[in-house]
Amino acid sequence: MTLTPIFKLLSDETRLRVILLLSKEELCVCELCGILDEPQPKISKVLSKLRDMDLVIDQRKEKFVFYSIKNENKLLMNTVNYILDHIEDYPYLVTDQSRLVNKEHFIDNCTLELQKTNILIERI
Amino acid sequence: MTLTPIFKLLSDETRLRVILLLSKEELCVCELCGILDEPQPKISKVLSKLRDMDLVIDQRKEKFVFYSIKNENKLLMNTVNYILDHIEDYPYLVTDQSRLVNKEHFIDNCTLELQKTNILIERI
DNA sequence: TACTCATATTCCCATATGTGCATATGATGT
DNA sequence: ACATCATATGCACATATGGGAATATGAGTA
Repeated sequence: MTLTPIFKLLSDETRLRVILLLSKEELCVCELCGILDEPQPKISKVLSKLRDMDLVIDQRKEKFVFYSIKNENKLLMNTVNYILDHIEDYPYLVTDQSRLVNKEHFIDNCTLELQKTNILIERI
Repeated sequence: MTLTPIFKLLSDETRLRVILLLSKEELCVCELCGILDEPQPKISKVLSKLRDMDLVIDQRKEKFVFYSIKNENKLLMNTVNYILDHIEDYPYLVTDQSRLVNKEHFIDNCTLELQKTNILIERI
């Protein structure tokens, strides 16, 4: 249980944002893509790294795979809690949290994105 | 006052060790080199990065330049305190702290190292 | 003014890292 | 069995990063 890998993890903004969202509630990949407005492979890679480090649980529910934080790493939890306690200092994180409320809005968003690009491709 | 640069800073083991030592007391470059058993340019680079980020104060006293932590960054201080509170979980950090007691022992250590190599060079 | 010595800096290299794009996978539902 | 769709993975590339060795700097001191 070493320190530096956890800090390296937190040093990437996308990973940090994902961790903070998952610390609030479990979310599936497309919800995360929608809330963070990031491409799906990027989010999947972040999640697989978290899974490799045994920091999240993945659980399929019908069509979707939901991820949640494993509250086992004390350092990570201490840090997450610190940030949440001071979240007003970090506007972009506040935005993420507010988008969390509309998460259903983003289900299938990735798919919609894909459909859009497919339509564009067909037109060429 | 962003988060990720602080985490990136802490994600390097040498930097983390330096920060933890400086959080206990002010130290000069050769003391840090001696305690951590690391080459002087490496420590100087760590310190200049910390200075660039405005996280330390440097103060010359006669021959030596002493560095100390600026207790201004809340995130950094929270993290340092967490680690110090759980330091028994990290044996190599405990070792560093114990070597802190013999810090005088390491003054001029860098110089001694240089002298050794100079002697070797002269022999050639 | 020179010399010494603690510290800072430069250059170079190997490696690690994040990302976009394309594609693979594999469970679900028809 | 097949098609669909959410998710995962592979590849290629540009960039960032840490480290070693040599050297520069510059304050203290003789």
